Amino acid sequence: MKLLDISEISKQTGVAASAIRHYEEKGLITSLGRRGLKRLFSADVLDQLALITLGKTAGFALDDIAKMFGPDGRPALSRPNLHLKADELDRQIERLSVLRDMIRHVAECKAPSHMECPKFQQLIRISNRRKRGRVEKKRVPERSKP
Amino acid sequence: MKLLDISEISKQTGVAASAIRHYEEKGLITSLGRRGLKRLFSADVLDQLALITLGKTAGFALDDIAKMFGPDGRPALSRPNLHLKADELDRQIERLSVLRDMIRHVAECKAPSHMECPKFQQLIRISNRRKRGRVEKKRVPERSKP
DNA sequence: GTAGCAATTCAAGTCGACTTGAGGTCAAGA
DNA sequence: TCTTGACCTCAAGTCGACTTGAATTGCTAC
Repeated sequence: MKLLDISEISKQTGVAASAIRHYEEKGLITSLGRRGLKRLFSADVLDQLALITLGKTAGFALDDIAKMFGPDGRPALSRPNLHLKADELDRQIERLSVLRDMIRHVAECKAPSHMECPKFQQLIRISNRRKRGRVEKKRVPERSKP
Repeated sequence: MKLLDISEISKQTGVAASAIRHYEEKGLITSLGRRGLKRLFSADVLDQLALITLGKTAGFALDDIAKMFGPDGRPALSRPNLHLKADELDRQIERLSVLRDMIRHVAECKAPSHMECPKFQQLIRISNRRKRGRVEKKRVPERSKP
């Protein structure tokens, strides 16, 4: 298997070398060894980095990402907790859709101030309704395995 | 018009008083005056704070939010730039959808490591394709008005 | 062997969005 | 009038995710 050094990984993914080191330190990825001081990575980390980047843009913390798709390939979160994360994303997607509609509306609206615009107010009410309607699901505690 | 003090605003919106002061300092909201030292706000800021909170969960910086829905009610961004923001949100929504599908899949997948799972790899390819396909639209420079 | 150069370590710095803490002020109620 | 408590200001601290800088290290090429 061909091994890649950090500059190669960085070039192909667009992730800074310092960030890659940082991810290894936090346990999100692993290097397969060294040539001298230099880390060597398998090509798999290219996908892993894509996943990390994706998770980050979704607003997840690095620790969360590590738990969802650890470098070992087995998630450290239970199935119910993974579904909670997915549900969280569904709500986030809804919120973003409302916001996007608001921005599009602000771009076109003729009203002197968007706060006075009835349609805008309606969108705000929608977002408030969603917020209130949101079920505050608790994290299911992980059971330590025997 | 009934004026509200900071604790009332905080109670109704769930936003900490220190954060509300911070937003005023950054120009996202304005208080209508003081009674003694204490700020007085119009009820409008309740909606404005809802909007700020929404923008934040979408990953926008406070400065961006201020430009999109300033306290004066007129966006400081041009129509094209607002549409760019909306497009940005559309892409973000797509990314989140892919990630959500990945997480749901990881929760159910029987494969020993998700990186080995063909379906998972396919999802990664989808997200990479979207990333590459993404048009890097530049911010349209604002023209200073005469 | 030695110069060059990329990669390394480790500590410290940065950035945004607040929070915290110390000390101050003032409208309102007893 | 005096006390109380909420709110104030201002500086400093925190947190996550890196970045930066200085001082090594060790392949590779000459």
